[in-house]
Amino acid sequence: MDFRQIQYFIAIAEDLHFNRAADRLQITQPALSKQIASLEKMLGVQLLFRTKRTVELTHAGQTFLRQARQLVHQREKAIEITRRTGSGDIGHLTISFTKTATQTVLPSLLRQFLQRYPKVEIDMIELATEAQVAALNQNAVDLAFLHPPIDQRGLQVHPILKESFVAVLPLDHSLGQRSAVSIEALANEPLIIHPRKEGPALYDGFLQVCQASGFQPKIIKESISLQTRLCFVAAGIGITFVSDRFQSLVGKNVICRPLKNCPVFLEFGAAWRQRSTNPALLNATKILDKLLATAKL
Amino acid sequence: MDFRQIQYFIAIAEDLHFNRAADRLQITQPALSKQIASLEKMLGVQLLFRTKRTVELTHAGQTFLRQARQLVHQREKAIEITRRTGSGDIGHLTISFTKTATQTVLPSLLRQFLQRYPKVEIDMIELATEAQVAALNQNAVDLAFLHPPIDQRGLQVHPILKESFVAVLPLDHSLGQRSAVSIEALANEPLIIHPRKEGPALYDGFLQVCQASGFQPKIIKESISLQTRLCFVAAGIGITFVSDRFQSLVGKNVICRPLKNCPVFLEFGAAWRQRSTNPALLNATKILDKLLATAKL
DNA sequence: TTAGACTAATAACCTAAAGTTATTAACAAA
DNA sequence: TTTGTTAATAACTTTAGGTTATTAGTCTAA
Repeated sequence: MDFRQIQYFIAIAEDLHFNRAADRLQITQPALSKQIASLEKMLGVQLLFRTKRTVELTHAGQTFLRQARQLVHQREKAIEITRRTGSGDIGHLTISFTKTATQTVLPSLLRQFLQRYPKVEIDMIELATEAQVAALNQNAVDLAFLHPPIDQRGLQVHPILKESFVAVLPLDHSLGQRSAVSIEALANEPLIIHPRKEGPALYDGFLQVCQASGFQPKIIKESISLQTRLCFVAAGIGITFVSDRFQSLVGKNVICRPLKNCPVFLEFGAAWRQRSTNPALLNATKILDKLLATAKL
Repeated sequence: MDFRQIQYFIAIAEDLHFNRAADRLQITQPALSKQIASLEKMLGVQLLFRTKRTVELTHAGQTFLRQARQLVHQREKAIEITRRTGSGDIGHLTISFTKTATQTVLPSLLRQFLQRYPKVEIDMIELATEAQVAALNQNAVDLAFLHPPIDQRGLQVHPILKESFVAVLPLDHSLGQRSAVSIEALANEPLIIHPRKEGPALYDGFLQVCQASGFQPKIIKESISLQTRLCFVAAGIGITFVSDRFQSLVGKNVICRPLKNCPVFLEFGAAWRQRSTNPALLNATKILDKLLATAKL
């Protein structure tokens, strides 16, 4: 029993006339007769009661007609759903991000994506960079917003931002009198910094810069929270760092000074599996490209 | 997209290997490749992601797999339901009956039918004989229990019972002294009988018998209820008639006497459309035949 | 690095299923 | 009875599906 026989049967059940139904199906009457006969044989049930002049449905025929219509309807639905999944019109998209991502392109991306593809279900997961890379490779995440450098094997990475850092000093700190702070000047200063596990690349990069300048930095405190670090600075306990773009958020009871000779940057980018077959991802990256091309972040 | 392609796709989605899937389907690998390619072309969507060494499902492929399995399942259900309807295992049976039918074969028939075909839905309708004939012809009723003679065109009629009548007299009635009552003796008796519209054949038959004997019967009351008629008789108001089989139900305050020379009978039978295609009806009539053959009613 | 095994696609050919034409048998209406 | 209608059947043609043989990558192991 294939869809050909099903459609032929529906046609004849509607017309109750082999010649008319055959016409409508664009085949000849004997072809239709044969197909219906073989359908009945396969089912082992008479579907049509025929005389030489008339055709009517048997009870089994009426039952089969209902089933046949359902099958045709479900086939159409299957085609529709598959096509829409293929085009990314419907489906599922899992996005991971670090805290800082919420400050940049992610809100605009989400807004535009949801407007264009309202039927795609989106899951958002906040994860550290390393965990995001693992999730991408396990196919648990489609699109990640994270801090390179990362192990790029099998992944596509789009850089979004590259930020340098400024030093955040207590108001009365002597280094505040200069327009910029050199790395060497930090040699004996107590430092409050972002924990290593939340960004090893950045942490290790900074350590290297200090060692190149001939000293081991005096790290007295680690905290992931900018607010916490600023409190310590305001209390005169030490110096911290903040990326360019957050300079405006530090408040009035500390001061910022650019760092001289400090080639350490906070990179920010989007990443996804090169081999991903999620059409929704493709659509999301297209929107992301457009956003990055127009808006300068 | 026909079921062949659907089944091929399910096989390869399970194996993720063209050669193995082809083996399992008892076809060769190129045939499978071609069918899947044509399925993808028809859908306009890639279902499988292939390298020269591996095969995996795309998102659209996963979606289509779910739909494909549903379609296969629904096809099996359609075949099953149609076959069972064809065999009368499931379906619908509408039975009409007169009041008297409840006294005879109908209860046994119902019991046996429901035991054997518990999934067939049964509708019972109480109707007068004439209404039953009309309902049969309109295909509103499958099986009718009624009182012949009827217009048999297009119908199959099985006689079940043929009952003669006895006269029911007040205890002190003079006719009660004889062992049987002749028709002529009723010439001047007040009679209480079953209404014409509830059984015209019987009513008209009785009138004819009277006229043949040279008199017009004196009908003083008509009532469909045996109980009502018996009350009138017990009160000495007139004479009524009851069929053989109900003789035992008349009670002690009236007496019964056989009728001489009265060729009027209450027939009882089952009828159905000759051309009916309801398999449940066929099963019911088979059980009915068996009942009538064994139990003498 | 290279040889061999493995795998899916392709091309050319073959077979079986579906369709066509012509005809028949049964029935209904004129 | 004649004529028109209708579904089935038979003989055939076409087409879709299947087969064999081969190719082009890719991975594994020597």
